Amino acid sequence: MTNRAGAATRQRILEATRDLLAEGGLEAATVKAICERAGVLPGSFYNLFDSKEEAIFTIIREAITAVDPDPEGEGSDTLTGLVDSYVKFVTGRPDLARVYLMLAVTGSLTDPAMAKRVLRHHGARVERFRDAALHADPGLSRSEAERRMEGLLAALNGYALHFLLDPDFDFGSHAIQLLAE
Amino acid sequence: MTNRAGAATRQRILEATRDLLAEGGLEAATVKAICERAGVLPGSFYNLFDSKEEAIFTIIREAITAVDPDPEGEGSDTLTGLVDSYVKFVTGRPDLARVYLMLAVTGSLTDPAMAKRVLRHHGARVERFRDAALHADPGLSRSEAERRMEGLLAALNGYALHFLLDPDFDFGSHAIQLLAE
DNA sequence: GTCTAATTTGAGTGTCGACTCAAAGAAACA
DNA sequence: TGTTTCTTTGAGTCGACACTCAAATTAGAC
Repeated sequence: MTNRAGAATRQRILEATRDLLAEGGLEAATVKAICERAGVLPGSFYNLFDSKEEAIFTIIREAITAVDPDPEGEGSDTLTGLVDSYVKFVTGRPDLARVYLMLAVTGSLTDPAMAKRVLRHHGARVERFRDAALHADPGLSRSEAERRMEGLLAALNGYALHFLLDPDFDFGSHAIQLLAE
Repeated sequence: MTNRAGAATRQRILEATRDLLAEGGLEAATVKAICERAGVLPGSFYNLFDSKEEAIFTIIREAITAVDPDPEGEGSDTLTGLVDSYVKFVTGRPDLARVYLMLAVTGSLTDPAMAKRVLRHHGARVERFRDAALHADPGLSRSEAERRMEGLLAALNGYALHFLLDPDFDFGSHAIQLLAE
């Protein structure tokens, strides 16, 4: 049976891992650094995680899940709502957004499974945006709606990338402008 | 005075570094791997480069320079031409494009100077696109042209990111579509 | 309180990284 | 050919990394 203490330590370790990833990327997230920040010794880390990879993947999953919150109801998405929640995620959790982007770019190189995962995730998002677009303008053809949403998402991703490099960049207004066009 | 042999070895080393970076990212570009691929021993590497960093930065500079070729003449850029050369770079040299993107994302985290560099480079590109847009449509206000070009470049960057994750993605047609809007 | 199982300790292992250097080997030029 | 300078060799250093484990400590059930 698990102790309460173990779960608390686990959380401290995950927090430390997330912070280090956000601050200095994969390079900074060494087991030693994670343990120091979490106030724990290596043995304790390995009592709770099988490997460093496991801790890091836990954070990545967290990031992936956080980008797209569960829909409130079937077909209830509005375009503004979707864009808004994307913006809120990137500006509100730049740490997770950064980890996601970083792992998407570098991880996909070495690990084809990671690339597939990211692309599948992207595809699902395009569909969700497309449905919202069709709902707003039923006159649009399905493929035309999809094409436009691909463009919208590409621009959103481009702006998000800019924002993560330059926190002064006003991601919010730029994103909203995209909807006006 | 330098021997001819040294220069040739230097090129082999840089080639090996570029390939390894493109194939497996920073992680794969170890001195050992670089030397093996270049058919050289570590001592020879360090006779020509002060550090591994120096070799890698040489590749990055190469990538940065290659994105934006020299203008053919003052104010001679057309929007289609600019987009076209961006597409050609990304699809023609995905190795360099990948290295650039990777370093922009991960390097900017640990190294603020890198972030500044990337942003300055981006700013210059926006200006170049803006001037081309103004040339095509002199009725446009300067700030409106700049705003639109920021959006165009964001979408281009987003599409480029997609292409680098998925070589089947048709970057060319998507990029051209952006101009039609 | 006592017993048991979960947790933490912290010194330690093996591996792989960047980088060094004295000595051997070519190139260039007289 | 002899000399000098440039280049390559390859064994070796040193530090940092992920990860281990027996022993000590602590928490929870009875």
